[in-house]
Amino acid sequence: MAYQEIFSALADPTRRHIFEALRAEPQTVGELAKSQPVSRPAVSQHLKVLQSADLVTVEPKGNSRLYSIKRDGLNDLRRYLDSFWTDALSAYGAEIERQMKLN
Amino acid sequence: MAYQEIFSALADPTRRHIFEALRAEPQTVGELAKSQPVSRPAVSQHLKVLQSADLVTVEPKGNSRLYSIKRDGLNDLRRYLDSFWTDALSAYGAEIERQMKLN
DNA sequence: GCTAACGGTAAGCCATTACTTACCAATAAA
DNA sequence: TTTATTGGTAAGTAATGGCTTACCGTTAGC
Repeated sequence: MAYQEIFSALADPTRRHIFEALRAEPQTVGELAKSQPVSRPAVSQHLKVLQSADLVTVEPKGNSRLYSIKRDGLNDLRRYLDSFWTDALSAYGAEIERQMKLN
Repeated sequence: MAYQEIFSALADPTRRHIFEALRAEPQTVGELAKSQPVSRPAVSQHLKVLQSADLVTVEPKGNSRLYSIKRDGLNDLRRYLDSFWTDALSAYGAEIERQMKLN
C-alpha cells in the first residue's frame, strides 16, 4: 500500500536527486541545499515528502538535523515489483488462452 | 536512465490502476475505460504515457486495439532498486565512519 | 545576555498535468 | 454505401505541485 507514496515521492527529479545524494552519506539540510539547484526551503519541503513516504529519517544533531536513507524504505516498492513479475507471467498465459478462444 | 519515466508514469493513481488492470489480462481501451472512473479519452492519454515509458504495448485487433503489459518494462526500475540496496549498505558504513570521526 | 547559524513553515506564484467535451479517421456491420 | 463502433487528438479548464521570499523558533558561540 505504501508504494503509492514512494512512486509520487521519487517521481520528482530534484526530490529523487536529494534521495540519491543521501545514499552516499547522511547529510544536513544545508549540505543538501548546496549540492542542489534549488533553495534550502525547497530542500526542506522535499525532505518532508520523503519522510512521510518513509524513505528517509532525521536525527537532531545539536543545531542541525542529519538526514539519512531509511534502508528498508524501498521494500514495499520491491514487493510491488515482485508481484508484478509473477502477474505479468499469468497475464501472458491469459493472453495465450484468449488467442485460443478467438480461433 | 529509464526509471525517471517509469516513476512519473506510475505516480499517477489512475494511470497505475490502468497498468495494474492490464496485468490481469490484455484489454482494449473501451474495456479499460469501463472499469475506471474517468472518460475514455483520459484512458487513451494515460495509455500514451505508459507506452512512452515502455510499460505497455499495443496490438491492433481489427477495429480496436489491444493493450498489454510489456513484461520487461519494469527491469530498469528493478535495477535501480538493486543499486540502491547495495548503496544503502555503503551509506550505512559511511555513517559508521562518520560517527568514529566525531568521537 | 546578544548575535549568528540552522532549518521548518506560510503565502503566493507559475508551470505542469489530468480531465472534460468536441471532433475526426478507420474499421466493422448492415 | 451507409451507419455504428472504436479510439486517437485538439482545445480549454481546473487542480496539483514545486519553487521563491519572508518570517519565526531553536541552538551555538561569543
